[in-house]
Amino acid sequence: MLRFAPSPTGDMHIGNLRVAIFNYLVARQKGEKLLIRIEDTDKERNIEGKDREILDILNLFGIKYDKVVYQSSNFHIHQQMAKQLLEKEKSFVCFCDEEELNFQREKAKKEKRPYRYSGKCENITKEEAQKLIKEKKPFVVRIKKPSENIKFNDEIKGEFEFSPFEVDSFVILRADYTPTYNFACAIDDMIYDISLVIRGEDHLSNTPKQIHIRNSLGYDKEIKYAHLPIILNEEGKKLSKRENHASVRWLLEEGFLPQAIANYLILLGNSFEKEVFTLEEAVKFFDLKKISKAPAKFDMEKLKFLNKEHMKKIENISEYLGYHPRYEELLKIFRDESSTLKEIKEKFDKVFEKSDDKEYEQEREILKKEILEHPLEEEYDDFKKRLMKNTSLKGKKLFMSLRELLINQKHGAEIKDLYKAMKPYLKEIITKR
RNA sequence: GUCCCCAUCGUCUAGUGGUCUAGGAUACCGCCCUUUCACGGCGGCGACACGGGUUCGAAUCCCGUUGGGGACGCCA
Repeated sequence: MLRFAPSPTGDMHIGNLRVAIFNYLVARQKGEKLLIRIEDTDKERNIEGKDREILDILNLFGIKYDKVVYQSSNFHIHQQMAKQLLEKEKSFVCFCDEEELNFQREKAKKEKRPYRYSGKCENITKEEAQKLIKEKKPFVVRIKKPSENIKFNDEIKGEFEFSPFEVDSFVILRADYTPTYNFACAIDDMIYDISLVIRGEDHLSNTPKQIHIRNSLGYDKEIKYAHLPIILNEEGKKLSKRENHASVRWLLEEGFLPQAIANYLILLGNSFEKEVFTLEEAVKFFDLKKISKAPAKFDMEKLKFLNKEHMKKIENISEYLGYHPRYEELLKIFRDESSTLKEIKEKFDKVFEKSDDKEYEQEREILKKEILEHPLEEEYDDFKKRLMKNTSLKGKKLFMSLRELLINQKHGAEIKDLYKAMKPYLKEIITKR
């Protein structure tokens, strides 16, 4: 089984979504199930309703999953495991308070060495610990650092080896008895029998910790890992959640199609024979091992290009956008010259607004009168000839003002096509222009 | 600061010692199409970060420098 493990603490951003997509693709390729695990161990930071939003986005993108679990519902198991480690003396209770730890951190910084837990509480005797606990002194549980180096092979990045010093004696159970991320994650990956973990590269240094936890519990089945390079913004810095185009919601609101966004995120850091494809097509040729090891910059222009390509594939654009089917042909014209759904909508909505352009105001009035006084010709050429003859307008004055009369835009599609598409309701529009 | 990872056109990449005058896509520019704007067609600009090795031969292997990124929480 594979898993996608988001925390319900903020908006879904494209980095998360990419991880979800890759997990989905690989699960499909391997014929394994996909688990969605909501990592809600931090009560303080959980945001009500974010879990639902995440699942909605996954559904929207066509990422099918087999099961959803909340990490918090396994707290009793995590606590039991922590107890087990305590009994086996693979972990210890730690009474160091924030003040003490901050002091150690400051000290490490001053001495220009990385901060590690001092080991202060590691050798407290059981009796002493019992006594302090009875006195209601708050404590956490720390796992003892490993005795040997932790090695693993990353499917994308290759071999890694971490020393016990790097793994450190870290906290697995907080003072309120809830598990920390690494502990809950390591155990849940174990109990749901996860075969491969695909996640962002920011988790690389958590990996030896999680392996160490399972080792300490005596779990010896290997879990494979693949850490994806992160996505950078246009300036080459880490995409922060605050940046608009990092937010999936924002991209959707801007009129990017889910299938285009998915296409882009799969393409980023990859290369395939074809660049425009659907999620389902990608199942056939996606190769996790071929992903570039270097971080990739987000390129809005390429996304726009892909969005345009995917918009062309929409069969029934009026239905898709929720407009009356009589406007299908006109919407198709706008679709072919736009790069987002928002752009199509804006162009379309403008058609129904009153024109406020002064330049061709007079010409528009002349044309309007002429058009409304006579029945419309079947062919555009005949229509055009009549207008030229009866209004004696020509060139820009005729065509630009005519286009404005039709779609409230000086520039745009060929009038011939617009005429054909709009003929059934042309007079209606012009009357209100 | 310490540890780890990475490095080819502006951007995403192909490339695994000779086939590289470095290929594709996108972006940009030009031409064609077009009484406008786009689409489309054709063409153009444009990169192996730097310095040392190894080798008959290096974008490709090794070392260093530089630059970028990640991690260092009772966050995930």
